[in-house]
Amino acid sequence: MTTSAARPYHHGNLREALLAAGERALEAGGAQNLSLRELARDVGVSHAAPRRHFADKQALLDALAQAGYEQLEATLTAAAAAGGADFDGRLLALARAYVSFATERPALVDLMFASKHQAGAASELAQAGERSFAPALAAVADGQAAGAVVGGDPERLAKVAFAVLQGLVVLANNGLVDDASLDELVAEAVQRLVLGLRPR
Amino acid sequence: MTTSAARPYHHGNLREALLAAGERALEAGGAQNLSLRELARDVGVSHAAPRRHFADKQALLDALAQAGYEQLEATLTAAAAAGGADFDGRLLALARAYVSFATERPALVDLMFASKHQAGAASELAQAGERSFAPALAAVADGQAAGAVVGGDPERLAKVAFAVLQGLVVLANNGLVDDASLDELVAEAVQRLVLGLRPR
DNA sequence: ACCTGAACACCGTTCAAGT
DNA sequence: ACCTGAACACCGTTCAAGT
Repeated sequence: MTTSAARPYHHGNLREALLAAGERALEAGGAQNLSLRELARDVGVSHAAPRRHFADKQALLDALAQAGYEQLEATLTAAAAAGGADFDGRLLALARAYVSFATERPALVDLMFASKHQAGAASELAQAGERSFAPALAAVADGQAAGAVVGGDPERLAKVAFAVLQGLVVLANNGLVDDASLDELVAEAVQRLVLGLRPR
Repeated sequence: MTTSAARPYHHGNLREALLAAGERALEAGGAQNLSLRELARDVGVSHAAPRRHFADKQALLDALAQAGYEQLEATLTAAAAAGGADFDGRLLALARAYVSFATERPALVDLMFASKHQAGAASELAQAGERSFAPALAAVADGQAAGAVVGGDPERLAKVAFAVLQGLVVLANNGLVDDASLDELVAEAVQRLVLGLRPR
């Protein structure tokens, strides 16, 4: 019952502490410059200690990416709820939420969407990625039910919608779009998308 | 006049040789696993030799990214010419060309579009990036002139169009879209885009 | 002008050993 | 079960010195 936990002998919380330090290191210098030994130092354990919790550096990066997908899913779920019932408003709310999320954490988003997580890889990661995609899919499906969106495979249409946003994030994070015009551009893209998806 | 160049004493071609080896290493293992020392070994020089040509590893990566933008520009220029005069066909040709380019060189595209090249960085790189964007911009501007595209800032519309494609590439390179349905999805996205950009 | 060889400080990973 | 310390093979970067 040592709830005060001055340090439960064997640190006790190493996995979470490493992830937290990893998030900080990631935004500070990108996955490239993240050092496992440095994280261990930050957290106050020997450089070999992380091994118990992460088989190697990639495993820690994967865990960071997965945590990112979970944050993203929560963010988008909240935005979709706040966006109201009509398709246009909900899509715009999702778009703004996603673009904010991604431009605030460029290194994390690079890590989440760099083409490293193909094939068999970590299927937990793939599943987290797919779950984060659900709010957009639901928006499209509801839009179809309400007659605001053409028929067809909702997953395919949602992927198109998501692709637009992902692309805008890439443009923004590369400085091809300055912050001032980004929101304008997001609005424009959503409007074009809504028009393009409208039944005719 | 030793045109036969069995090795012009001081290698002679080190910069280009390193870039070529770098391209191979990049596709083999990503920027993360690219080692300057390994490139030097591949090319047959000491590990300190690259320093004359690239100040550090990042400089070599930047040069690879720049070469990538130049390849991309050439690819898109050719595709735009082959795509014909009408907006729909030209946009589809651009889209297919870009998606092929990017899915064939995932690591290069990650390098080109990872959020590392912001701020002042290498402005040659930024310029190469902007030049590669010109064919899409021209397609939109011509589309406006021909009455197939709504008015407004053509650069903003072109960025929306580019964003769609970039997003599809991310989806494809992450295994969220399998190769079989990718072309279908590209066609769908272009169609939605064309409809969304149409004057009404 | 271009390259080499030795050196420095760092890294990821492994493994016996400690508690 | 969890962590340490020493060890290994590698890395990027620097700098005197060679040609």
